[in-house]
Amino acid sequence: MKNEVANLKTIFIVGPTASGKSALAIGLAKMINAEIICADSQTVRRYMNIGTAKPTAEDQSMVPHHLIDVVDPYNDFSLADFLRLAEESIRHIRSNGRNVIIVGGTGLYTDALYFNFELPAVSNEENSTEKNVELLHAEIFRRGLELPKNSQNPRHLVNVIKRNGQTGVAKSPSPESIIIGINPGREKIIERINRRVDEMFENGFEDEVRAIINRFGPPKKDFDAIGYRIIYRYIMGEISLEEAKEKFKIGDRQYARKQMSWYRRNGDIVWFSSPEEALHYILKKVT
RNA sequence: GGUCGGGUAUCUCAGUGUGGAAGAGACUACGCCUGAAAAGCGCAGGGGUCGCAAGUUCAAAUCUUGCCCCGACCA
Repeated sequence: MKNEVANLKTIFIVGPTASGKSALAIGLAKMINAEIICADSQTVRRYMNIGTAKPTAEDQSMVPHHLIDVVDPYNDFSLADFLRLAEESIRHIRSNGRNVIIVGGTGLYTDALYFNFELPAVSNEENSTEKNVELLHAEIFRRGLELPKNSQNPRHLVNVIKRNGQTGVAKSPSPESIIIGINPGREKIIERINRRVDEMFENGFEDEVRAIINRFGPPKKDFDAIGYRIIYRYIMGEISLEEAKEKFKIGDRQYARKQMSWYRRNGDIVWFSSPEEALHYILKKVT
């Protein structure tokens, strides 16, 4: 038994949106006695199902999924929240003697788990200088802190102040971790995005968003999730339905590219263009 | 036939009032990212006979005239 626990693996599956990560994860989980943790900043939100391509009830009945439906649509949800909940889930799954599969498209979240981030304490002070880059620079100098690399990004500047210049510590990956990427290629991704967006609309995406607005009111700061942000503009009468679909597709394409540029930084990721090859590789590593 | 829109990059369009170096986004290729990350920030690329012709002018996408094409409406 002790040996078994020692042999437990944590398998990371990353890749751009619509690459087929989730299906691969479910198939794999059934074969290696694993549970799935979704490292995704939007599927954590309740009631946002269709537009986030959240694993369906059927998916979830086949394999337990964690970190899905943990907050209401407009609640704050941070990297720290994700880390705390994910680490809790990982401990729980492993204590049952099962393997962990971490699947998700939010690069920051998968990095945080893969590199075992430890985040510093943070102050809650509300900053009035919010968005003005110049003022934020001045405030950072006044406190004797250093500008972050991305010095024109107001959000990052605010965070430097909140963390008082501290950064979380990234450690080396745990030995039981395996990280693979799946990317069928730009053409295929675009094809799949287009099909998926059309299906979302056919499957009641608009009604889903209207229901959220009926229940929770209009979004406080606008939705973060691509499709929701766009269909909200349609609901407000700013754009046509056709425009909304098109913009959703464009947004997803751009998102997919951005994801790839994030993953490129991690040289540990072993890439595959098909789920079958990926599965083959993982099974060889795990057993 | 008449009236009103419109014709600018591969596409969607801004610019025309008040003439003065043709422009954004989509697209393609990249970079950054440690508490919003499907967020946010940055960089580069390719592309134009500004429907056609004449006129006015030092200078026309922009003003004038004629013509062609597309759309809507009216006959």
